[in-house]
Amino acid sequence: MPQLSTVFRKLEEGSKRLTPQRELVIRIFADHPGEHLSAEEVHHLVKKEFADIGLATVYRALELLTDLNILQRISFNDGKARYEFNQEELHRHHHLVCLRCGKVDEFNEDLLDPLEERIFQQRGFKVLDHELKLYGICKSCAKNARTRG
Amino acid sequence: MPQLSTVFRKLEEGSKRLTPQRELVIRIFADHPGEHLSAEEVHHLVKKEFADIGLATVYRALELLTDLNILQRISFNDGKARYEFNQEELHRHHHLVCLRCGKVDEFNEDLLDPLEERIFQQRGFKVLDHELKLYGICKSCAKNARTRG
DNA sequence: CTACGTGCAAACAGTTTGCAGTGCG
DNA sequence: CGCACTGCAAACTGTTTGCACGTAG
Repeated sequence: MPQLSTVFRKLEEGSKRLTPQRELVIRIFADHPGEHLSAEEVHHLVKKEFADIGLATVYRALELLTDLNILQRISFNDGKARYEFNQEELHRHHHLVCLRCGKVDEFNEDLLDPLEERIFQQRGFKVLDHELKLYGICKSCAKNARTRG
Repeated sequence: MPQLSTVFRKLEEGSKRLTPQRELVIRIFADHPGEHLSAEEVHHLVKKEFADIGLATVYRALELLTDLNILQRISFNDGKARYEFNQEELHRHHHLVCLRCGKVDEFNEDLLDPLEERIFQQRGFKVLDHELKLYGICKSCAKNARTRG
């Protein structure tokens, strides 16, 4: 979760402004740690405090913040993009997606480093980023299935 | 890559028919091993042999074949879904996506098994499937950058 | 004859873009 | 003043659906 001053510097470097709309979008993510918000969800949340913000503005803010590496765009294959703060420790930050209830949890793991090193040695492919998603059934869904069945 | 007889059995179980269109869609994947085709690409390829097949039919065939676990739907965050044969050894089958030229390569690795076991022990989350994507720069793009720069 | 399958066109959802107006730097 | 930024509506892309017709079982 970036400092506002960092955000401000990054914006200035590209002579971009920290408008109220953009600041609000950032605050929404600060207020919803660990969530993976879609553009529509962000729009909905921002609207509570800034009634007439346009959806396009939200999209443009999300794009800008993603370009500045303040946000990270991810997809869980449900047809819409989602966003979260671009954690520096992204390389150790993965997702557990429950196929039944849709809940997305996170976990940290550094076991990919040796693999990426080996891939570079063997194929010359330099890994810059990665994405590991584990799909399955979460604890509470498994319990419910047992109880009900 | 499934036997046609397997496909036929799976279709019969759901009283679905192996129409020429569906058979062609399957053949397209057989003829393009290792590729990750979008619906539009499949449509384009099928059209060469069956001129007036509709795009909707392709979508419906892809959905059906995915439901039957003959195909697997994947996404590389480029806004469109892609498909490939659902390899049984999927659990060892991951993707290297070049951020410069977009080429998608594959690699196999079984190092996730112990991790998944640990996640089940620690959190009760039962992993059924997973998706590992490594984003970076492929060998030839890295070489071109060096040559040109 | 019924249920499945098809092509076509229209509908849809998420996202992007063109444009006229606003206001910071 | 100039350029970044905005809201709105229209455009666009990938995908799904409704419908009338065809055909396999």
